[in-house]
Amino acid sequence: MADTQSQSNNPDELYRIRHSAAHIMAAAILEMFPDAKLAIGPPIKDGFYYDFDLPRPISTDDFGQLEGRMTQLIKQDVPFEHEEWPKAKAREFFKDQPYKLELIEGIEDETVSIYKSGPLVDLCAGPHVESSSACENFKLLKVAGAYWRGDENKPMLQRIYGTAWSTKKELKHYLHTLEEAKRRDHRKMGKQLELFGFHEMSPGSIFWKPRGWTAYRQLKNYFREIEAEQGYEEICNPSFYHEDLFEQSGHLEHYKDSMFTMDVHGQTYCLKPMNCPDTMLYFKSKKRSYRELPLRVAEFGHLHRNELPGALGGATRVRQFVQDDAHIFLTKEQIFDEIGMLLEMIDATYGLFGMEYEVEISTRPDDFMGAVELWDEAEEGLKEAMKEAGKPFTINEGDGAFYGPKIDFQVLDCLGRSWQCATIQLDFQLPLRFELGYTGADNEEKTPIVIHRAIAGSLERFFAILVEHLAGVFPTWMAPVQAMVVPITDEQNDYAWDVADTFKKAGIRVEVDQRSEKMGYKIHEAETRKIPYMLVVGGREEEAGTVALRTYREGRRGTVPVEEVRDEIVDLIKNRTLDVDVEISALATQGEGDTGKDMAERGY
RNA sequence: GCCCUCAUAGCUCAGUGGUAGAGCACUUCCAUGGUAAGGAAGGGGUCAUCGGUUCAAAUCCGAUUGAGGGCUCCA
Repeated sequence: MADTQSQSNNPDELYRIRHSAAHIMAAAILEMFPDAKLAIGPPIKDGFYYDFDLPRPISTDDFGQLEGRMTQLIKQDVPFEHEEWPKAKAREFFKDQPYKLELIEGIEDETVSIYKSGPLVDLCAGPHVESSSACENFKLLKVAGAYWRGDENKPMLQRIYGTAWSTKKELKHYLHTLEEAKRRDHRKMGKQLELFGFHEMSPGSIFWKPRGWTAYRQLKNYFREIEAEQGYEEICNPSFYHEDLFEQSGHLEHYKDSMFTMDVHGQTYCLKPMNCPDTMLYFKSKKRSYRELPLRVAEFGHLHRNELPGALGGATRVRQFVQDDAHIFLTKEQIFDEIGMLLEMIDATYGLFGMEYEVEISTRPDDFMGAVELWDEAEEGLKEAMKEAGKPFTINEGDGAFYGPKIDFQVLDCLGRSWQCATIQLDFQLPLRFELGYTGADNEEKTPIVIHRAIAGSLERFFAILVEHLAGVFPTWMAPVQAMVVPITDEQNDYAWDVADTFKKAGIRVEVDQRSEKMGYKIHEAETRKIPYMLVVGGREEEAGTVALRTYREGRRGTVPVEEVRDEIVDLIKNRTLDVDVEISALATQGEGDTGKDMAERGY
């Protein structure tokens, strides 16, 4: 997506440049390590990689030499020449290249496609640039391990990632965006702003500090509020269940490895990895009528998933988290309206933070369960609701879960990275597994459909995405401290507390910095903490019952009566105004999701 | 779980065989200063943990734990 937004070229050209840059890197690697075994080297989103089997581990310290050799090849402007070889010839040529041999065996045609570029002869479907000078705007980025063919039972190769662009300006911009992403990394901001931390006594779990927890609670309250407005009821179930619950839901058989289990008096109990099964118990806790549908049940349950140690990372991949989860029990006739409501909620939520999003609908897979007519009707309901909402969407045919079709939402942050957050999944199976029923108008027992939905997904992860999107600058309604009163000298401390009192009574989170420091020092610290409102009070302000207002966003705003500032902040909170500057970058960086797997399949 | 890298004060980091340093933060004192850091003094580290090599280890080697970048996974 980034590619199409760059000014001067089309995606196809960038694809060629990156694919060719990968080849040039392979040529340079062969110069450095003549015994290197080459695997594959495809272009990916924003760059390229090549997988190698090398005699020793390579590190970023080797990049200088490697980039130097690449630059030499590029300066020589070697042409990329395409040839078609009979398989036999290719087998002979690549006899010392086991990975290439394996690839050749996988090709069905009688001939294989070969590209020559300077010293490198590579098995490759192409396409490439005319000659190597087109790849001059490149940079190597990182090394990583990667399994051959992505299979954990196959050998671990060394992957070198790089980026390449058609102009120096684009390369520079991209590298700058990477820097920016690093600068606003939620782990860094979380530490700097004292929002949250981690501790090795509980790897993969977030330790919320007062400031972060305050902001987090505002976010959670927002979800509570919109859910209450839309007729949801909230429950709170245990975290800890006998394994039979997950036996019944079907989770145990597929996801046992990801669940924390323990022995309790000879019985096996598990920490719940999701809220669905226990919400089913709630539905079944009494006799239900069609009059209750759609029944919307929210639960902010604490979920635990036993992620592999190597898979943990910051707040985005944790072992313990909370989802803004809800389950809606309804009839198939109610799907259309319900989806419409959800789309509005999702739109409103992302709008709060100035985030864009893309939508994908996934339809019936081959191994589906349930009645075809039910699937067809449900999918139609989803599509109609999307059209009604006027939102463009793409369809992933056959990509739905076996239990029902789904809509996924990809949020785009201000650096152009995309994150899978909201999801709406229809489920025809869980109600059957739990033998859910309600009494219809005709006094017959019927089975409801369940919608699983989340808007933020994991609140922890969504919070982290927000921190990076906003660069740690929360809108006033979410800010841990919304206003800091700064008395100029100790003389004004009493007045400062009076001002703070006025704010507190209006529900504003306010603090007084009454340390005997110079006001410049206090302002500096308030700015560093990104506190939206700074209220300086000196002798003049005390006399007049005013404050000298300074905001994080606008700087000095002059003298304003206390009540006026109070009302302004109250307004921002009530409306949840986005009073921060969110600069949207045109260029994307590497977000999650698109690791180039699909491209790797296209052109080796 | 697998590959690579990393771990020194609360934070950011210097210190590559000879008994541990800086800046910020913290404490105390001076200064009461009008919009992004006033000055001085002081406290604080079994150099992640365990083991090995060595006369001597923060420094070299191994293991463990945790973190980072990827791979696999992500209901």
